[in-house]
Formats: sequence, C-alpha cells, structure tokens
Amino acid sequence: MSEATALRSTQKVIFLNPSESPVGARKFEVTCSSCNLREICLPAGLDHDDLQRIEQVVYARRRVKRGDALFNAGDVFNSMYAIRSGFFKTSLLDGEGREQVTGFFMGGELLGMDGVGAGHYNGAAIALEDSEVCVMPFSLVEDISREVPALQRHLHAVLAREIVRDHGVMLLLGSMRAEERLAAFLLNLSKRFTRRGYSPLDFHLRMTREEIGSYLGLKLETVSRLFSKFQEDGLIEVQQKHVRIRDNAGMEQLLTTRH
Amino acid sequence: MSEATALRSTQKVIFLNPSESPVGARKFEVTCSSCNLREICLPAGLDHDDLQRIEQVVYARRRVKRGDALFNAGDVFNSMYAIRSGFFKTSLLDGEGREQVTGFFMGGELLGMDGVGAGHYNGAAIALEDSEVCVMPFSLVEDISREVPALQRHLHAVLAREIVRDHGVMLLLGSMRAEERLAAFLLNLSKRFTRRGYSPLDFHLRMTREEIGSYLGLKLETVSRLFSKFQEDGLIEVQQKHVRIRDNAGMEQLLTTRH
DNA sequence: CGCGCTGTTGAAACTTGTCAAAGTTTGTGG
DNA sequence: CCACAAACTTTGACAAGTTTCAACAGCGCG
Repeated sequence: MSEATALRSTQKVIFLNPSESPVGARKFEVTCSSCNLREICLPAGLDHDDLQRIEQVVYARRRVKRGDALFNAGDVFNSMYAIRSGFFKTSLLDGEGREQVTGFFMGGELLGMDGVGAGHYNGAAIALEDSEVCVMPFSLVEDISREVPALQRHLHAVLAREIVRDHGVMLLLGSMRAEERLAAFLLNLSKRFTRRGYSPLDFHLRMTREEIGSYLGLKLETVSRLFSKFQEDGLIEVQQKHVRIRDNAGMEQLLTTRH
Repeated sequence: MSEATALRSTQKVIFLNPSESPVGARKFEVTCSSCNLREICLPAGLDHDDLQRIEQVVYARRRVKRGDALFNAGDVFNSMYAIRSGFFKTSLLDGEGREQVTGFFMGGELLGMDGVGAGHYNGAAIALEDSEVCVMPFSLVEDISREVPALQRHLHAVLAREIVRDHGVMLLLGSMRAEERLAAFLLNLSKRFTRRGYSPLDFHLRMTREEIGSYLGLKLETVSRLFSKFQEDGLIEVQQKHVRIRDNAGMEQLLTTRH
C-alpha cells in the first residue's frame, strides 16, 4: 500500500469521528514493538519487516475517561481498538432500554470487531476506568493484511477468537447455575489478570454488581448474595470491589461438579 | 494465486480429512453463479471476473446424512462450509458432557468459522436432516481474499455477522424470560425461512424440544409447556414439529412488552 | 462532609426445573 | 408391511433457584 493510501484512510477517520482528535495522536508516538502488551496483541514470530508494516495499522492513540463511551451502538464503524491500558465493558441495549453487558475487556484485548462489515457498531464500549486505546482504522487493517499474510491470519484469528469467546458465554448463560456462573467469571478474570502480570488471587473489580449481574444473566442482589456465600464457604474474601481468591481448587470444582 | 497453489491447498484438505471424499466432489460441478442461494451466500454487485475467482474457493460439495457430524469439536480445522441444502445445529460440550446448542443453520448460511485461527473447531456441527454443503478450504479463501478485495470484505463481514448473531443470543439468554425467548426464536426462524422462499407462517421444526431448550437455556419440559401455552393463547398452532403462526403481531408484542 | 450511588440482607413471590407417568411418533428389523 | 422398541412430547405435582420488594449500611465523589 502506498503512503498516500494510508493518509487518505487515516484522514477519513479523523473527519468522520471528531472525538478521535489529533491531540496526542501523532503516529510517531506509537510503536507496537516497544509496547509491553505486544505479546498479547500481536502474533508471535514476526520478522522485523512484518512488524514494521503491522505497526502502520496503529494510527493513533485515544484516551477515554471513566464512564465515557469509546463508541456507541449505531456509531459509524471505522476502527477497531486495542486497549493499551484501562478497562472496558461492552453492552447492547435491548428493545426496552435494558442493558445486556456482553463482555469485559482489559489491556491487550481488542474492541469494535462487531462493527466490521455492518458499517456501524452493534453495541457500545464504555470505559470502566480512565483508559487509553490504540486506534486501528479498519480500512488500513484490510489494506495491509492483503500484503502481510501474518497480519491477515492474525486478524482472522482475532475475529474467530471473539466468536469462540461468545460461545463460551452462551454456554455459561445457557447451562450454568448462578453459582457456577460467578465462579467461572472470577476464574476467567483471574486467568486474564495473570497473563498481564497482575496477581491472579488478589484483584480489584472495575465493574458494579449490576454490571456483573447483567453479564451473567443474574440480578445484582443475586450476585451480591453469591459473593457473600462464597466468602462464608471460604472460597474468597470480598470487600466491595476487592476480591481475594482463597480456594482456587474449590472454585474450579464448582464448575466441574454437577449440582 | 497460481493454480499450483490452489491444488496444493485442496489436496491438503482431501488427505487430512478422508470423509471429504472426492466422490461427487469434482470442481466443475460447482458454480456459485448458478446457485439459487447466491444472493444469500455472496456479496451483491460482483462483476463477472470477481465472481469467477470467488467460485474457486468452493472446492467441493459434501453430503451429510441426518444425525451425522459435518465436523466435531476438536477436529482439525481446514474448511468453512456453506449450506446448500438441509439444516444443522452447532453445539458445545461443557466439562461434564452436557450439550449447549449454540445455533441452528439453514441453506445459504455458513458453518465452521469458530475454527479459524485456532487450528481446530471449537464446537460440533450436526445435520438435523440430510444435507449438502459447499466445502471452502480456508487457506484458499485466505489466498483469494488477498487478491479480491470484495471477497476479503465479505469474509470479514461474515465473521463479524457471526459475532453480532452471538451477541443477540447472549441478549436472549441473559435478559429474556422463557416466554420471550421462545417467541424470539420462532420469529427468527420465521424471518429466515421467508428469505429462502418458504412460508414465514407455516413451517417444520427440524430440531427436538430438547435442542430448542438447550439453545434457549431452558429445559425441554418448559419448552413443551410454552408451546402449549402459546397455542392456548391463540398465538400459534403446534402439532409436534409443525408450527403455524397465527398472531405474528402478538408474538412480537411479547418481545417488546416488559413483563 | 454529606448526598447519592453501590452494596448487603431478609422475606415473600414467582418462574423454571425436577421427577414421574403416560401418550405419540418414528424408525427398524422381521 | 407390520410390530415393536426407542425416541420424543405432553402434562401434572412439587421442589428449588432466582427475582422482587424493601430497608438499611457504607463508600466515595464532588
């Protein structure tokens, strides 16, 4: 792809979405090769040339304040986003304004894939703490992935991984009881924190009980009761948003034992 | 892409998966341009050249008898499949052998996207009636989509559509009551039958109550009771697997009315 | 430093699941 | 082609799980 094409693509992004401001968005600030999330974000075993070309897809960074939307359902789709730091929830609004949280996302994970192909995002992404994302204009991603098969494969893998993740949530919502859902949720968070170098046994929940409940298909009171029950059973210690896992094996057993 | 590359790709498929037998699998039998599902399967507005190249991705057809698996969870991933005729369910097995149905698929819809990138399928696809699929070796799809941007966009759109579909199911499982779930399910089927030229008001369910229940996160008895209740309420007529929708508006109201 | 959002807990109601039995359809082998 | 078995469906009564409503406590943001 020519540099001219790249510029055209990126400018389109700027003008269509004013909030993607050029402030702090100069390309030379961004390098994937030096990003500490590189191993999570990018495929392994890239040679220097490929890596350099893949870095072109990251056009800019953007800060999102806690409570603000990275994008809303229905917004024109231009870009996918990689989370550099922070924490997001994604959600849908059903017909009557009820919210369904479809996922929680942390550093190194991608957002916005649900907009590919449709021209607009299907759901919203809201920051649960002050966050920063890498902006990847999708037309650029497509252009470069035609030239760099490693990026093409990675893009497909990323989209498919989201499908697999969603199927996991469907399994959770469709066939687990409340207890199992919360255990699965906590263990999943724990695993993802580990990968990012945080403690797997001691972490801070960024979301409210209501958001957890929405994600798990439960009411907030049920979630609260379960936290208390897990604590009584010696599985965890909870204090508001702070969770400490005391009996990891016990939690896993909750998931593998029928009733 | 050279013809040699194409042949290498297709042969790999044959040898890795013996059930993809060359019987009835000769390429010249397959033409997307003459397929009556073309409008559902392929992007609109393709010129003759692009269409010819896209047809290359369909290497073969394969018949799957009712009850047989098109692929199983864990099978090596080589191909995506387009359904030419018939009906499938996809499902996951949870830790203890319980099945979660993740979707039902009919003519013109695609299967196997959950294997992209991981090297193996995440779930299984089982034929609910004698079916026939187009086999699309994924390496071929990737090769050609690098050359034909229309195919590239279509592939991305197809993957994203699956993500959006899954989010819809998560909404259903996470925030609807049993009645709403069944109504949503029936209306969704109705809509998809319409698109294929079948009656939207009068159709034959290919799946059992248990499979419907698994998909909707309900027990089969609950599904059965709801069918009876919908009949009492004059919304539908049911007789085993045959369903006739009598009050479409009433069904839709079930979905838009809170409680 | 206080007001509001978030979280906890209790009791009662409701929805859905479980268990059981009987009826119906489908498929198969004689 | 019939008969029988297996699989699927329906329905009832009861149990269990989850939600609803309500009251109150606590933390944290402004």
